[in-house]
Amino acid sequence: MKIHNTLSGKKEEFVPGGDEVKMYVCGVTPYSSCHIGHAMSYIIFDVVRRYLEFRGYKVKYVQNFTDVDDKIIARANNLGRPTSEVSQELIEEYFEDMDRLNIRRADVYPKATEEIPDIIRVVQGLIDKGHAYEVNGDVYFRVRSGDNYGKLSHRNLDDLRSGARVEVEEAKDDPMDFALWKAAKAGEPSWESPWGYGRPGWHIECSVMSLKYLGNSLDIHGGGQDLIFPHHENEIAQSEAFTDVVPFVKYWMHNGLLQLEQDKMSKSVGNLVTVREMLKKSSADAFRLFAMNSHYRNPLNYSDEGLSAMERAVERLRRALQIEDEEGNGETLDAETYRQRFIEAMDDDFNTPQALAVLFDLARRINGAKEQGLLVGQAQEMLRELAGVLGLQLEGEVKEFPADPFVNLLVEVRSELRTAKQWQLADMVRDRLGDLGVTLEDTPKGTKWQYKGGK
RNA sequence: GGCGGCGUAGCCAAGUGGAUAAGGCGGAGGUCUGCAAAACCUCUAUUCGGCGGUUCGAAUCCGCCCGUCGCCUCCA
Repeated sequence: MKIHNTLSGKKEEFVPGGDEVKMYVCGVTPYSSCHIGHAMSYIIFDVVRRYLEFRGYKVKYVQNFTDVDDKIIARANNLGRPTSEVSQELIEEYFEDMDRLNIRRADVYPKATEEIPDIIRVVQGLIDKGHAYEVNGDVYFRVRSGDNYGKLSHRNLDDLRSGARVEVEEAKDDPMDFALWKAAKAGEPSWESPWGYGRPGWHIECSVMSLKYLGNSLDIHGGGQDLIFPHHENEIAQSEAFTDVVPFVKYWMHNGLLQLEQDKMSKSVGNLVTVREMLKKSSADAFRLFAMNSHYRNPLNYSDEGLSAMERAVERLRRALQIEDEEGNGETLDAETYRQRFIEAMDDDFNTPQALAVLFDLARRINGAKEQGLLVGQAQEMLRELAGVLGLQLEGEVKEFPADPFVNLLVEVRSELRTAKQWQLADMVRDRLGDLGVTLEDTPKGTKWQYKGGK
């Protein structure tokens, strides 16, 4: 299979370094609720992981929480509460949101605040090797200590410097040098270190946690395109400087950003839709379909209309799974070619739009075969399996609602009306139930009903 | 200013050198149905932002232009 590597800018044949695929995805900084841009990114990497496993790889998946940072501190101060409490609450919310989106949990979720001794050890190591230096309790990484800085984002230090809007701090050797460790200011959480009390800088925690939980060379490191620079560039610089192992990461994967009304959705800009808001209106399957319907490297524009179109599309797949085989039918529908096409699509840098096209083709084939009297149970199993690789659940109703017996009663009465050919009354019942969000379908086996959009 | 994307039907969106340009939503017609719904069948881009060029052949490669977005500052 092929994966597009940001480092080379090309699709490359995927060859993991060992038996186990080592995969690290940058997690969130928990200072506010997750928005649907996060959801999209984590859905994409969830699919990457599920697909790798489907193809027989064993995957170790690590995702961090950067639970100490300026914004968390600001937020906690606003609320008059400890930072640890605020971040912990948001982490719990994160898990709830991701669970609802059917995103499988990572194997390890390290937190920056729980890795301080290792962070200090790595920072000290970088100082010892001459890649970092301390100034008044701050420690900076020296970007010019290697000659590879900029290789991921494909820019060079001189270009950066000329156009940079970075405030020049006199203390730094080079304006692009970045903080590994920040000296404590009043009212901030801090930890004791060889350079006095302080806290880790933004990038170092990811390097330390990935090195610790996955080793010196990872197979896949993922995140949004907005992390390419400076975050991932800095991770490479400090990790490779510390371990002398190159490459730190074999395949860098970056997803395009979700946009809202033509602008990037961003916490700091405030133009965002939270996962919770979105899930009030849509099912997890519809959102997953929405996210996977465009290629992961392209930006995607969010719209309510787009999402509700996906709701109807999900329904199409769901229905193909709901039909049942009858006794005494003819041959069995062979769906093997669809499986092959699915694999072909996904092997090509996770081409989910094409993989979805295969699922829709298969759904149509199942429906058509059913009308021809073929047995479709096996094909349905395959559809369910392949959809599952994309994290789609396609479940019909499971839960019982208090209104169910009343709906059943109305449907029963309507059936009597139909038997008596009281079409007007029967249609009125159907229309009024429709207004209330219940759709009826008359089939040869009786009337079926369901709540619109599932439950 | 520097770097990198993107521009394909009413909308969303694959395809990135060769034979009919995926799929979804929407729309039109038909089959089925008491009528619907669902499902199935048919149709819905002679053409891929514009102009040049390379090639036997380009949506696909190259150049220029137009539009648009991101990164260069915290960000999935």
